[in-house]
Amino acid sequence: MEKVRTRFAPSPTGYMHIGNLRTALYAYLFAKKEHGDFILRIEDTDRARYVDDAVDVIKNTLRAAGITWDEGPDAGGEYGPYVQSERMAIYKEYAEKLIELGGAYRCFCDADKKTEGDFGGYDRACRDLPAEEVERRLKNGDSYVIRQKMPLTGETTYFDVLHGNITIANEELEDQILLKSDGMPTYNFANVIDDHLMKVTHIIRGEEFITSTPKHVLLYDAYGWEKPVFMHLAPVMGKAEDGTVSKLSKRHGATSFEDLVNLGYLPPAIINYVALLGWNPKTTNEEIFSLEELKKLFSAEGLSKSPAVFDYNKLGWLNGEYLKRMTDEEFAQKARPFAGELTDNLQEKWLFVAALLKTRLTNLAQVEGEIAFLKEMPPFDESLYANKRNKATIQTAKDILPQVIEVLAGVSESEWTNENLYAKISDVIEKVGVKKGAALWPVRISIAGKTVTPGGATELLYILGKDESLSRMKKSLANLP
RNA sequence: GGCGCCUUCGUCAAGCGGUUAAGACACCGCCCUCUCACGGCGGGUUCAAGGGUUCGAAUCCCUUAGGCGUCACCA
Repeated sequence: MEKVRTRFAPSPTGYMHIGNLRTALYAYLFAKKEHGDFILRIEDTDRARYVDDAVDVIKNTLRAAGITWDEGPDAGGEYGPYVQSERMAIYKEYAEKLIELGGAYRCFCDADKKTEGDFGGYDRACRDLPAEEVERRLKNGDSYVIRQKMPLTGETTYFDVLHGNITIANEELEDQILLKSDGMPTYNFANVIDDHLMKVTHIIRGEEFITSTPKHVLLYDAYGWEKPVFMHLAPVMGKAEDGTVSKLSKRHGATSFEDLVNLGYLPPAIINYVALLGWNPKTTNEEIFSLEELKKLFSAEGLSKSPAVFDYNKLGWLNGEYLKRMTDEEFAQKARPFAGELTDNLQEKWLFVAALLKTRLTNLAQVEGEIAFLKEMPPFDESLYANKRNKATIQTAKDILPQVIEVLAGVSESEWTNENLYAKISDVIEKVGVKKGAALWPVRISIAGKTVTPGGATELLYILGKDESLSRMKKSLANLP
């Protein structure tokens, strides 16, 4: 069997949309599952839309995601160049050849007036221009485009792995432009020439190309080339605040790989989630997969035909799972850049703090907010002292806090550890004869100023250190009515 | 508008003529617990509608509706 070769052919528009990333991932996984080649090709034939550095964004994103290309920019390969703007001579040659084969013709119509007629589409005015006329205008230096000569009757059918046979009546197809007047090919021409020349066996791309594929098929046929296998993927959708669903775009928030990374989602988690958005392994209920595992598991059978809505909730859950599986050290290191400026104390105990944070996050961007109260005591309402379950009230706080303060004041700096603090406060609890929570609740409130914190009272005391802890407790106590 | 594609819980989804219609996220309860989280246990909610075919339909066929895509010298 011939070697499987797939390609990812983005146009450099400036950022890597999640939907594009998924297409790249699937094409990559499909090739790797079959031990084939994955090619990166840059489709930059629209010079009006060209964006500087966009190619770097694509390459960097792919690399960060772990998707490597066997051929393409930076990787070389025997079918290059892999940037379409560098292949103009090739397109020109094949376009001329197609004219000879009777599958295309030169059109001298003005760019702006050709789309007339209520039915839309080009009126084929130049389709049967006499040879002498063509000759004359060429000599005259008139600018022209090359159009595909579509069959006027009949229908074209092709097979799509996901959708089965797809048939379109030829009369629906207009004589589309293959080569623009600036000599650049259009997508519909270049992708056929390149895919054939680069020996691409499976074309995996978005569903938006489903209706233009018959035009490509006609091209393959005109040249007498073997057709690749087509797989058109359903789009990734986004849910707007008003509940409406539409193709994922900027208005749905962070939708590029880069955005998500900046929000503290880990690349392996993003890849994992994106892989599951429109694909299901079927043979297992497991949902956490590394890229390596995906390479073994991937199969076109698991691809979904219907659109999938991007769900931040589930991404967050998956990311949280990845976070939890890290060692404390690894997590501490990854979380650090998201922590903002740290106090010396926090800096010193960062590993301890990070361990507390690890199971409580769905993305790293939450780190800063989670630890803000440790940097600075937030103002709070004394009603927070009241907690039914722990039988804590403002009054019990007033009774217990002074005793805890007194005991803790006697703990030396070197004994200021989570375990010791817990033991000391337990003594007070025993002496006073209250429930643990009745004492620990007010302590935690008095030094944190909030009811929900990463870590319990003694852990927070430890992190804050003796001076800061005592100072916060005293101040909070003084604020009590 | 023409043409094309799609339609199972709120979301991701399994299912390929006979199932109590999996599982996951989210949500709700309980347990654990120095708060929350983690972990454990349990719960509710789904086959777009209408016609067929069949002993039997989420699964096959048709119609309708809705969503999406495409009709560029954009990809």
